[in-house]
Amino acid sequence: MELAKAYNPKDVEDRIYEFWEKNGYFKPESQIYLNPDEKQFVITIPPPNVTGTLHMGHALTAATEDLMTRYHRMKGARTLWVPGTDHAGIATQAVVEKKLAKEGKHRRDMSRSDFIEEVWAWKEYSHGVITNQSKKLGISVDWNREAFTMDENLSLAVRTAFKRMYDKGLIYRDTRMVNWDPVQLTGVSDLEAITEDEGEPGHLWHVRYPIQTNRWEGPRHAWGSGQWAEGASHFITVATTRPETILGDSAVMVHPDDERYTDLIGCRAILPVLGRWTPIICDEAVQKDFGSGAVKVTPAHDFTDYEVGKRHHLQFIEVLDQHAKMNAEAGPYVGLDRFECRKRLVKDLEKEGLLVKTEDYQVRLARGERSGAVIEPRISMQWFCNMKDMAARAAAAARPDADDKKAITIVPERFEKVWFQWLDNIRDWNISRQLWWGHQIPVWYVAEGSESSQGSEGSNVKNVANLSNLQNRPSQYCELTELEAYAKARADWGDDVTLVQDTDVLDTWFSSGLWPFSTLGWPKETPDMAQYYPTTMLETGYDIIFFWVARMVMMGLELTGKVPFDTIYLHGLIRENDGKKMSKSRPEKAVDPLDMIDAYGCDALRFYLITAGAPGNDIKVEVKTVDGKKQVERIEGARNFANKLWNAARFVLGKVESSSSSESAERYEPANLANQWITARANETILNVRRLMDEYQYGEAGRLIYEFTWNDFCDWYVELAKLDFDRETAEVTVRTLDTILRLLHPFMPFITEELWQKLREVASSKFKLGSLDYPALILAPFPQTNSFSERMSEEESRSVELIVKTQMHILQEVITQIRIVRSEYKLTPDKKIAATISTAIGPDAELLKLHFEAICVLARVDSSQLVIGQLLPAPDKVVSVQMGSRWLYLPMAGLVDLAAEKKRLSDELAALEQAIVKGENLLNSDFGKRAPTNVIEKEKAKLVDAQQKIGQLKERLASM
RNA sequence: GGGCAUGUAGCUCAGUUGGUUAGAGUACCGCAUUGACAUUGCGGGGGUCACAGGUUCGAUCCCUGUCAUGCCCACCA
Repeated sequence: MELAKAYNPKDVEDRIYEFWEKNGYFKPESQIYLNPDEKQFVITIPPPNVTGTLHMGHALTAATEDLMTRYHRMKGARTLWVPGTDHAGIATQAVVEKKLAKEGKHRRDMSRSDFIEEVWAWKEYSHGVITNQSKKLGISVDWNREAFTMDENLSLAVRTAFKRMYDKGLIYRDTRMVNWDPVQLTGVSDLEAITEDEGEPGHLWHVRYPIQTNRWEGPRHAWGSGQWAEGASHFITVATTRPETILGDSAVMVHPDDERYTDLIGCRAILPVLGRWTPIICDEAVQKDFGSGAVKVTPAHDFTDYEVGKRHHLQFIEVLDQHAKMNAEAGPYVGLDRFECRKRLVKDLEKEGLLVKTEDYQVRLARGERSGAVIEPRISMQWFCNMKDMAARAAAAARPDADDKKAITIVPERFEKVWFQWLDNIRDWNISRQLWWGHQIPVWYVAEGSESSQGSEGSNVKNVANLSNLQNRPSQYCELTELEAYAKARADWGDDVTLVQDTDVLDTWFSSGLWPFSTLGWPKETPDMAQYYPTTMLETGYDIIFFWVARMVMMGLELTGKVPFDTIYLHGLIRENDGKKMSKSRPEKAVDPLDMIDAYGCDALRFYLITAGAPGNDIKVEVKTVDGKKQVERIEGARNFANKLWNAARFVLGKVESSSSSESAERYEPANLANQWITARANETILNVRRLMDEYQYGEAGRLIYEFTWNDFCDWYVELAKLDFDRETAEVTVRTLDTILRLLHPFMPFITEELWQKLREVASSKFKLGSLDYPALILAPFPQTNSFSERMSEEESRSVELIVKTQMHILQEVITQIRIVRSEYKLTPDKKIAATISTAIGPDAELLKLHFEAICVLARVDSSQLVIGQLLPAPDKVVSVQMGSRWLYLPMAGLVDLAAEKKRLSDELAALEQAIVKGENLLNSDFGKRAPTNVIEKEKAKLVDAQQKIGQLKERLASM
């Protein structure tokens, strides 16, 4: 069998992926090894947006979920991982509009259906890109069950969900203040209005409004004349960051307890520019100590003021249109953009002597998540979802019930707090968007005739069907299809009725909220729904816990009556060197996962991502740029690990292939120490890895496998095996490699599958290994501990393993100590040295004699000059190393400096004596009285050990 | 304003029920290149576990406070 000298992922990855996919190994129906004790494992992928390409966050998601999926599949759980993509309404529409703009086209010049057709075409293309990239990441999803949020069935799911919630009164339409994005011309939810904590540089303008008095009833000169406020004697000063909204003011308010203004309450302030009077009112919403303590109130353009306006029955005066331009109410500023208007208004205020001062101020601006445009609070008619009860149930699902069991477990646990905090303070969800791409709201209105128009975008349908309201007949119908809507409407209105569908679409997260069940066929009662719902695991980044996870739980409970999954595992975010979230807007620091795969291989990238941190913790990717190429040292380290494994396997396969033995032993029962030891260590590793994996400690599990593979298997075991590669050793080597490959498969699927296939080819005819009886590693069982000897119970096995590990430790220590001295004396490996090992008592001598050759080879000792025996006297001029009850004497080819050696030993002696003093003090302190017995015993044992060493050291020094 | 997380070796990070000598990778230093692998081997140096208190026989770990950093939520104009 020919294996390349170094592992080349490019020769392997695509071929192996195709092998898995062609054979249908990702499907639950293909699983051969099924363990009836394992609960089935079902997970749905967080559907990537069809807006572009995958980034490092997706790679982390893929690595984590594929790890989980492969692990459960190998454990014998019936396992399904459902893939899919999200139509991502607002994001996709923005991308396509941008693309059209480059071609000189604009959405508003197209019909809705033509535009949607463009988006579909683009979606097809983008979907292909994403699918290819997903395959590069190695995800073992069942592609036959792939879903898209706008597939026919998933759209039916959306309409069904909407109708059920509508009929129940959970979904309603209302006119209220929403976050308005004046660039994308749609309302967005609270979660999509992003506010930076530190705010943005801006100004706080202090403006004084004249107060109406008997002598001065209002301006006598035109605005801009510079004499507008002439004659006014009293003023009230307010502070604002948005002076243009002055035009929409309908009150000035102060705090009821603010004595400075008591006299002014009830007076009239005259609004700059328009000269309209507004009342001065009092309300608790005012912070006395901010600014002047008086606030302007703009009920139509500010959330707080909206509430104040309702409380005090103020006028709601809109001065901004949907593009955030000043409308006719703005008097002289009509038609101006809000920011232009602000500039001019400030100038004019100054001219009129009404600008008291201008302060620099960090303004906490809300910006649209996608457009980046400054959000303009605006009153509009939208669809809302009442979240209160749904949120209460979702919160309860994560709280322990009477039996102390939680319907949903959140990992890591700390995210429970955020979960409860958000759900317990939930507000209604604005679910309508004034977009074209998405699920159009399944509500039809009775039109005033077929010519009834829906108006242009951004406008709501409030003008339609007002007439019908008066006639005591339903004016709107929520149905699954237009046909059904017409059927209902005709019954009420007669055959001539014309219906017009609501033009809005639903927030993209509405359909995402149905994902775990809509992908399985809901609302239809499909076999998949019956078999795989509720699902098991929801894995995603913690940044979308509210957007997505909470809504899935709420909608799952509402619509299916069940929690959609029992575990939520949240991973961290990918960050740059400086801790900022990695994004394409800073390309010099951003890392493309495909570049990393190209440079290091998919397995290396994945192993890195899994072992880079702990659950829920962010991962900082340290990027270096060398010769224009981005490098990540830790991925390089993972690549080296893959290569190490590759070469270890190359060695094993070569040895096994050339070994003549073909008969497997009756029993598997290794007799030699190295074989016993590696078996013991494999068992230990298997136990720990299984435990850690079941506790979601994937990083720790990966590190254990790394350590076992490199340190134990490659550095010690294989080196020892080389000495005498007999039949038993061949079998143990094959078994151990098989174990490593199976343990590592969920972490590094490609290289392990490739090597395992080769191992099976070479070894399955020579050894009886049940684990090799599978067509592919992906379907093979995850390792179980082997009983150490088939005649022993597990328990006996473990205790023998302990002895074996102790023995091996002695051998390792002897070899290591010789190496250390060699290194101190700077001996080159070609220089073989003499060594005497003096053992005090017991079987030590036998053990070491048995491994005479190992010591000679691994520690570079001259076999004719290695002496092992009981209580041998020290030769002259040697370095002496004490190891427990053993002494190691190394003449070092006459290089030993006796004086230095004496000093070394006395230093050691001094250190030991110090340790004794410390230990005795410790035992004589309260520690000796209060610490648990086993801890005290340990300390005492240490003391005894040290005392013994001191005695020996003294003897040795005396003899020198 | 409320909340969460992080602070451990030059760098990136582990350290899950507190046990007295704190680990890994990488970088660094020394030695070694026909013998599975230089994407390597062998050896080495490097940390008052942010700081200050407290609980405890004992604290990187638990509690309180401080500082620094990152993030989330909330209508301070």
